[in-house]
Amino acid sequence: MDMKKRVSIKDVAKAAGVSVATTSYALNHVKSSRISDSTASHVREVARRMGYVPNLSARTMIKRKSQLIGVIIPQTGTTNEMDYRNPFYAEILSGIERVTRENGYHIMVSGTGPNQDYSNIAQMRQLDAVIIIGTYPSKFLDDIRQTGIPVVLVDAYVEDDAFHQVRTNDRQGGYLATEHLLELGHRSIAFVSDAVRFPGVFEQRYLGYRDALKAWGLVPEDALRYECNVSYIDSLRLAERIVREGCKADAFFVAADVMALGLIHGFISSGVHVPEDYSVIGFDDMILASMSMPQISTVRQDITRKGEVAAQVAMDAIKSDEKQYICLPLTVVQRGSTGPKSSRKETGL
Amino acid sequence: MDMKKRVSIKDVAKAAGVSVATTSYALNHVKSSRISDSTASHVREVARRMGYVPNLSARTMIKRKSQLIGVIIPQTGTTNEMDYRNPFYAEILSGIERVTRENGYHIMVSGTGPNQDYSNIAQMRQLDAVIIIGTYPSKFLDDIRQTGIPVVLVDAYVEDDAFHQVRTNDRQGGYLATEHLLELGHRSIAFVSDAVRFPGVFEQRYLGYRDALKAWGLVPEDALRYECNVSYIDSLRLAERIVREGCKADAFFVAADVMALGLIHGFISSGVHVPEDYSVIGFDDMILASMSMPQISTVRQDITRKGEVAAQVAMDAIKSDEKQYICLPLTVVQRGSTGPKSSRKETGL
DNA sequence: CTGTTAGCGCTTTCAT
DNA sequence: ATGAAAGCGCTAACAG
Repeated sequence: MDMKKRVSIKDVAKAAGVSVATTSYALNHVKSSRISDSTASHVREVARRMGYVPNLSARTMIKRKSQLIGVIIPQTGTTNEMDYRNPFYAEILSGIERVTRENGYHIMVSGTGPNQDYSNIAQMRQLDAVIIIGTYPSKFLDDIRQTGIPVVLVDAYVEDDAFHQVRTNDRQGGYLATEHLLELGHRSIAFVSDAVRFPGVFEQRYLGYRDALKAWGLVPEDALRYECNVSYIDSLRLAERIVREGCKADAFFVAADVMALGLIHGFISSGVHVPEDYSVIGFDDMILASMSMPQISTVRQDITRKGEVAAQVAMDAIKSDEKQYICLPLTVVQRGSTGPKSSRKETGL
Repeated sequence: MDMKKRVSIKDVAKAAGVSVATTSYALNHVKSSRISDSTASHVREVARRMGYVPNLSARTMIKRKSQLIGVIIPQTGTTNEMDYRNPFYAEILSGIERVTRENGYHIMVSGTGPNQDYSNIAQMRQLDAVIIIGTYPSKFLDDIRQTGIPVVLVDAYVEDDAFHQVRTNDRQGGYLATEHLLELGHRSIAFVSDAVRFPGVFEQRYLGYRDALKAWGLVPEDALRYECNVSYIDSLRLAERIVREGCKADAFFVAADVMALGLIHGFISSGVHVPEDYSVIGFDDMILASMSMPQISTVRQDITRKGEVAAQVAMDAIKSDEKQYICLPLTVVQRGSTGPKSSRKETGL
């Protein structure tokens, strides 16, 4: 609570008996303008003793670089919160934070609805780069592009070489998941996802699903396509409905792990066995996929890694204009929720 | 990519034909120095047309206020990441972000090991307040206290009225959980948690557990106390061991939902029924508590709310020195993992 | 009601 | 090898 004014570079200079310029050089280890080693270390020692802490705002003003990276996480329109809670975001944030920190940056995270104009914020704060997670309306992206600040899009499906992009090959993921089911002998495979309205990961996963079906000479049927909110409970209800109303599918490709979990529980509580009666494969390999019984077979993406890569791309983008477009690998991990097609259903369960 | 220099307040002033002071006043709606409404709106119009965006660094320098709140999230020493991924943090962040944003602030989030000195960062960035989640060594807290920046501690158990604090009454929560089990007729109740080494939520929950036992005339037994990492898989292994080696308990109070989930699955896969053979109650009411079968009875804390409150306290702290110490309510929510003591075990399962 | 001016703390030519 | 000085963009006295 002492009103001790913070020590500035001027104070250090005076105490060290040199000019502020020299002090600045010494403190920043500027070697081009070679100060004598003795003065340099003397100045640094004095600064240390005085508890000098540089003022980043001042530096930012001159250098026009804030060492701050903006991170945008989607929000639901309703609560202004919910999406934020998705463990997916915590995980990707984790990766972003570590890599940026190790590079001397900090992250400013905002949950932003598509309507707000983030571009202002980005400019006011002189953000060095912005990492945007998820899909946004083009107006939103246009605004921020105008700022000239490097932007890294994560999991977006937009055609615009003004942006760097990091994502996974969701279409291939959809293919792999479906293929896994096919190889287990299933031929009637349902697809479950959010209402696929606009370009995004779900659409891609659906396309991959169709690709696989066609590659195996099968025809995608609309009757085998289910839509449902990305929510545990809604998926559970869906499963109950499916059991109640009957379904010719013998396997389900569910485009998100949370939904897969709900579906599985819905089946089980309706007396249907997984994977004996229905095989279910999810997508993402969220932590919860291995915390259920049975554990969920899924298409694994390394989410933390995605964050790390996005951060690295941002770091690069600050130094170079060259746009990067990175696609991360995806692999099927087989666990307990998928199994070979059994004859059980045929024989009249 | 046009090298159009950003328009500054000086540019606006010139274009509007007034001084920078007037411009500043107009733009900031300063009413004390009453400018004519006509000039004011004229200036604002010009600024808008020119696409003027204020520079926060400049403002920060003068006002010594950055409109930035630091948020510190714990990290494991090993990966420098893991704790960050805990859904708990995503949820609390969600709350913090929303209310800070609504108050015109932004958050800078860092995952910080106890050894790093965050106080420097806080000073360099002129953070207006810092929200610290979890328990940290006192050296860490001392450093940051020195800065004079308002600090809000969340879920910390430290005696220091230099800090604002937000937490739940974990001891009472421990009491409630145990009481719930007692009321169901259980008398031999085990306590499972992390190794309780130092002051923190787990210790408090344990104390609450003892309180309840004593209140019911029972004696806490060391044999009924289990320690285990806060991890799904480790808890699952623990359950298997418990079943293998036998255990006289008929109910378990587990100090975290993730562990409760692991324990339950471990029991089930060992052929032991929950809640018929063992009742299990968790703590936190994480989303996963209602996404399991059976759903987990637990002690609910509203985590998002905790974040919101912490943020509000931070907002207040910026304006007033008066320290706040807030304790959020806790309630037992009974779900499927706890039930009345059955005679099943007695009769020799 | 509006303009002049002195910085905030720091970096960076340009001299010396 | 070091110093003087000119700002970066903005706010806040202080004058008028």
